[in-house]
Amino acid sequence: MSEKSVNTRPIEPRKAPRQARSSATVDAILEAAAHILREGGLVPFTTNAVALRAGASIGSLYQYFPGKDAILTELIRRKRQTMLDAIRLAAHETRSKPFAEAVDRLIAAGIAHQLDDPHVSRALEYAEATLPIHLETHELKMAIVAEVSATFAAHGFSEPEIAAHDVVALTRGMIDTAGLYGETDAASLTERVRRAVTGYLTTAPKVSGI
Amino acid sequence: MSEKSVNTRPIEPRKAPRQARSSATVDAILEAAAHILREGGLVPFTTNAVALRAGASIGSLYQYFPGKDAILTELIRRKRQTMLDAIRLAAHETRSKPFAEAVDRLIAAGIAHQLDDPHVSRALEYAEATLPIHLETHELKMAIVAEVSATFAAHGFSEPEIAAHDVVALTRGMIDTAGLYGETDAASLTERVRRAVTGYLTTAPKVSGI
DNA sequence: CAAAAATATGAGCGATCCTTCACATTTGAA
DNA sequence: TTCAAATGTGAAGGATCGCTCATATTTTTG
Repeated sequence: MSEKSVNTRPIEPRKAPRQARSSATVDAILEAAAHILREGGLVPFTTNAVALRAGASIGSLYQYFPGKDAILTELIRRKRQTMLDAIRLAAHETRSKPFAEAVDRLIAAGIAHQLDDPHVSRALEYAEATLPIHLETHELKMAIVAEVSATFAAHGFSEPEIAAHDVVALTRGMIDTAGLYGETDAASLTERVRRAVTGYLTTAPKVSGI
Repeated sequence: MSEKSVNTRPIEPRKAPRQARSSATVDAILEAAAHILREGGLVPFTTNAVALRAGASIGSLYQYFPGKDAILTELIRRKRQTMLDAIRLAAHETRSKPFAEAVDRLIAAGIAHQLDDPHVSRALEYAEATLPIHLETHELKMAIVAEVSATFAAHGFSEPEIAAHDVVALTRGMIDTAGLYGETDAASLTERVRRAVTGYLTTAPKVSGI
């Protein structure tokens, strides 16, 4: 009667590579995993397929990852780290710049990490929901909103948290859609996202909470 | 070397129910499918699980659906139809109403079909990408954009197609995010989406294409 | 009521997947 | 050079899943 339980396996890496060749194996596994997600999504994403594509044996794969979910988790964590780094860099580098420039830099950071490899991003985002890393997901979102919110606050906008929450959401929606439809013109996309963001911000807020 | 091929099975319904009890079986199967997607997503979504939950035998399931993809396809088609109907109704009923009211009605239509059952929507949206129904997907998107675009044009906005494209994308982004984070206050969400939409529209367009 | 059509059943086959483990090979330290 | 640690290998067990089919039951037709 009870729903089938998923993800009973651990998702933390099993052991860290100590030699150069094992580091190469781990890298090859992660690259192969991304390749398979890019080409076929989560359906053909199997441990055997990943190992085959990586040129490693299935046994080697299991020495470093306790299961397929652990591979997905590692991909998600790496992607998150680079995206958060880029957003923080953009925010800090535009602290004392004009607001339009700060917004453009933040948008560009978001675009760079979503327009690049949209199919992998999409698969990872879906997988995220089935992985026991909701705390990390929430922390990432909070960190991003915090940066955006700080930028808004620094430029005198009211209710920066709510605005940041909505702006991040609508920006993600526009960028995701663009990526899925094969848009590659980052300049045009930046322009349109900026319109939505500045348009949202220049309308007086009337809400009190989300 | 070639990527594993997926979805070689047909996705069209196998036979139409002719008696009341078989209609009930089909309905039970679709309801059970939605329930499983809602609770656990695509991972526990198996033909055996759907049949079990529906109180039908696996054999009965295969009399009406040639495979799991056919069930997903039917769920997607039904959901699309109701959403498109709602959007068309909203657009036509506000043809001669103030612009703010038209926008609110369109937003409300989108919210109603996305805030309701967000987990099922999310699973179906991901599954969509792996199903051979891209033509239908495109047609739906075009139909929605056409309605929104007509509304914009009727109120004198320039470049209504591009605006509709972007407005639909950002609206989806905001509604999806809200649904996933458990927001239930449709009024507050409508208010914020309206700000983003009107903000976007009141900024003069400078782009020439997408 | 009898025959035909529609519907329901579920055991089980074949395929695939995840994972382990006994063993082979390579690397680095002494 | 020697040996222990690190790494690599892939056959195969166990489990699950998609799906078929021979058979049983119910409904409709005439």
